[in-house]
Amino acid sequence: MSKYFITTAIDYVNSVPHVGTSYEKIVADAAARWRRLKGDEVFFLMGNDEHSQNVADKAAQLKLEPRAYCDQMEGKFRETWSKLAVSYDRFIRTTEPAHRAACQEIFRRLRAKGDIRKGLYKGLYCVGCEARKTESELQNGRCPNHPATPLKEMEEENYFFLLTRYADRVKALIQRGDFIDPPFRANEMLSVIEQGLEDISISRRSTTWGVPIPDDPDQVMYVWFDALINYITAAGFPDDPSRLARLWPADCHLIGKDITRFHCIIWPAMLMAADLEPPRRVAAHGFVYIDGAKASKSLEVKDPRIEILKDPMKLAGRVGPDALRYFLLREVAFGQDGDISWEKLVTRSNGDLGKNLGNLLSRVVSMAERSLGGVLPGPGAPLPKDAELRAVFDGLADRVAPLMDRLEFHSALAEIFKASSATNAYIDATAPWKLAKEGKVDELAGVLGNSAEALRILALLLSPVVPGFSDRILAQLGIPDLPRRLEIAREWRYIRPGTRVRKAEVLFQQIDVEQL
RNA sequence: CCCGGGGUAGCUCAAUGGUUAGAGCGGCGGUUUCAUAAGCCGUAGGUUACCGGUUCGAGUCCGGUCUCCGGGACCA
Repeated sequence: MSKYFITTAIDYVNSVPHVGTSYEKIVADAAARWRRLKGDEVFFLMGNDEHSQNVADKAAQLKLEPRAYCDQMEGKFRETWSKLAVSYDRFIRTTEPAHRAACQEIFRRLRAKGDIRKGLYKGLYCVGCEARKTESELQNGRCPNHPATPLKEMEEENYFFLLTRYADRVKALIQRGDFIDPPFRANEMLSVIEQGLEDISISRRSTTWGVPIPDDPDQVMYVWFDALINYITAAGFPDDPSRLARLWPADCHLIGKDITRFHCIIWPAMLMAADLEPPRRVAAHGFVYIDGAKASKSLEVKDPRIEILKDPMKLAGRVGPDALRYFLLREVAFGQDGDISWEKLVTRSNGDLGKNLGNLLSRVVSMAERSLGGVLPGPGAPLPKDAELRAVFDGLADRVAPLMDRLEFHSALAEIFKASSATNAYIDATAPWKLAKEGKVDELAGVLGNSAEALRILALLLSPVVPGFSDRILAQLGIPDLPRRLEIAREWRYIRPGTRVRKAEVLFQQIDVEQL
């Protein structure tokens, strides 16, 4: 049994989660559930990024103390993740005392090592991005990402982290080849390093909403410097060395492609400076677009149908969490940008979840109830077509595993649904309804038994992606307590003779396009 | 301007230099009645962006052109 520590980016709390944010958590959750299925000891971390001027401003707008505002937002985020069946083990908040302590300890270590100096920080600053902007990045004198927010002229004495000292070591880390996924992002990061890094400002005098700098009450930590540290806070740094030794380094930091630089260059350098190991891997996903427009906080929508697509709570309420999860993971290739629409959602869900998988379950359970009294009696008589079905399912788990390991859920799901189709084809070819009429009970038992085995394996392999559906399939097959373990997806005759199936509500109620 | 990745069926994408360029969805046709107006089978659809080259053989390799998308630099 091996350890698997996976993290997602912590989220700014200045707005509620949108579908793009949800995508990231769903990918991470599917990965976490997959590793649990394999038997790994999983630690799945996510949480909220509560500092930054942004948050303080937003709270002030609402006439709330920042802390009270953050408490409120925590509830909203957790509610969303719970609705989407995101099975995190720990939800961290950067305002937690333990996190402040970790940040300050890192700061002290770096300062003791001589990796921190004071310097003058000046330039145009976009509060929306919490980043300095160069003239060339501007459009009409405004930040392109936050055109409504005026830029601030800034000049203050800050603490700087001597990032440049670690350029060579970080470069070597990236060149190792398996540090960044997808690999083409590694080239981008290398070119950033090649073109010369700068030491970075890691404190702010202009705000008080942040982690205080040790021995300097006038400054707080720059929000990004603080945010990255959450990963080791949650792993027990600095007060629980044995826990830290067990969990660190993280096996996978799952992030959006826009923050690769922070995670692939700055963060490893910070860790190196603190004499900690860098993470094993950083995986950068693409963006989710809705009908071609980026799903961001600021996306303005008028069409109420688009409004639902953008809001994961509404969308999960409308189609259910499993369909939403399936759709995003099936439709978006990991690392690439994806584009979603109602048309695609309806086609995917109705086709795969309803007509293919759901209907398969329905026909198998119905026939077993009608013709076998609801009882699967055991092996039954073999038929020539059995071999074809077995050929599809033998090795299915092993074909899917490397794809799941690499977060390539879209390919893994395609492979799994091919097997579902093959099971439908097997049933057509053996025509169990005819066997029933002809009184060939042994053959009938064989066909339905094999189909149930197939469904059992499908349910197991799909469980990381659609945990709710998986449970419901197994319940209808009469094996709700089946151990959720990958090994038994490699076994064929697993369902005990005498198992009683139970028809229930359809797995996925197809979406009526007329009623959208 | 530099670096990187693309351009293949109506759509989304596959194809270690090697038979006739494949799959899903959509279209069309057939078929089944166990099942969620479900399933299954078959079929049409291609100048692989363009031009040239290497090769017995190029979607794949080389040169050039057009175009799209990332990343970065500069003009600040």
